[in-house]
Amino acid sequence: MPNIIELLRERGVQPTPQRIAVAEFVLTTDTHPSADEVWAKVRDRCPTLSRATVYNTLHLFAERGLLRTQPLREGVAAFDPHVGPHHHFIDEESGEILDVPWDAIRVTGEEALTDFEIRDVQVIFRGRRKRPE
Amino acid sequence: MPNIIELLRERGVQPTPQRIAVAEFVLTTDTHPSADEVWAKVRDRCPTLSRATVYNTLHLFAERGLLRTQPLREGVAAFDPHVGPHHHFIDEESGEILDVPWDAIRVTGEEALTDFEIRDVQVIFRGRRKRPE
DNA sequence: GTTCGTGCAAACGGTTTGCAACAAT
DNA sequence: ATTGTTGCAAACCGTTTGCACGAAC
Repeated sequence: MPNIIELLRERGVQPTPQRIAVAEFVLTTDTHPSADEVWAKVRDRCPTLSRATVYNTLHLFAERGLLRTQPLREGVAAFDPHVGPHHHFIDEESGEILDVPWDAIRVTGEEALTDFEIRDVQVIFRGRRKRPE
Repeated sequence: MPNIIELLRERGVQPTPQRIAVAEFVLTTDTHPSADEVWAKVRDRCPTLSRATVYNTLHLFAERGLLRTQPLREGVAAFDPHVGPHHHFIDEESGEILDVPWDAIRVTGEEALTDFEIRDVQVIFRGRRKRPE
């Protein structure tokens, strides 16, 4: 476990007590906490910590490459009439979601996930859609 | 394009005017609309339609297999200290998000997506985690 | 004194819930 | 009469914003 304070400094983040407390939890956890879970956990040790500071800190960390924010939780839904299995491409500029045909992509190695009973597999590509020039 | 009313009946959904209007849009679109986008679109033809009815209808359609709700939009974030590329398994019972090592899975066929400049690939598995018995 | 970080409260956007009116059976 | 559907409003939850206080340089 590297020194958290050093780690923050390396990324140009001033190591305030609040940020250290957040970092100690969020950068070492195996879970994928929500902002509120981070707040709840860290408040034990830093009771004055506000939600705003948690959000500020998490966004700062993400910006500096210390963590990634993943839209993996339910909350804001996209409704898709295409019921069969298929994949998705998300245009990071426009936010557009496009279907990628199931047959175009092959995913191998699932057998290794012996602890899991897999009911759905989906590949999510992110990037830019090439515009016709 | 099959008859929408028949389609609803087949799935045991009473074809009310509101549901038909929602279905005509959401079951035939190529986009992946949010609930609000559905509401905005369908209100043109059915101005008394309320948001609640849209949500009710979309959930009902999802329950009956007419569409799928995909958590692909930003909104509720999970923060992940694992910055490098990797995949995820989501336990549908507990909601737990687990890391799947990058090297365990191989995705092939991306070359076919010539229209896209892919910056990130991620496989999302959903299912049940096998509990030790 | 200027910049940066924090905390509070309010606002915001998407979603859910409770309830009364209505339609269908 | 019972059930199912709708519409409105309020509540709710996660997130964002505005602002004032305080700390650090």
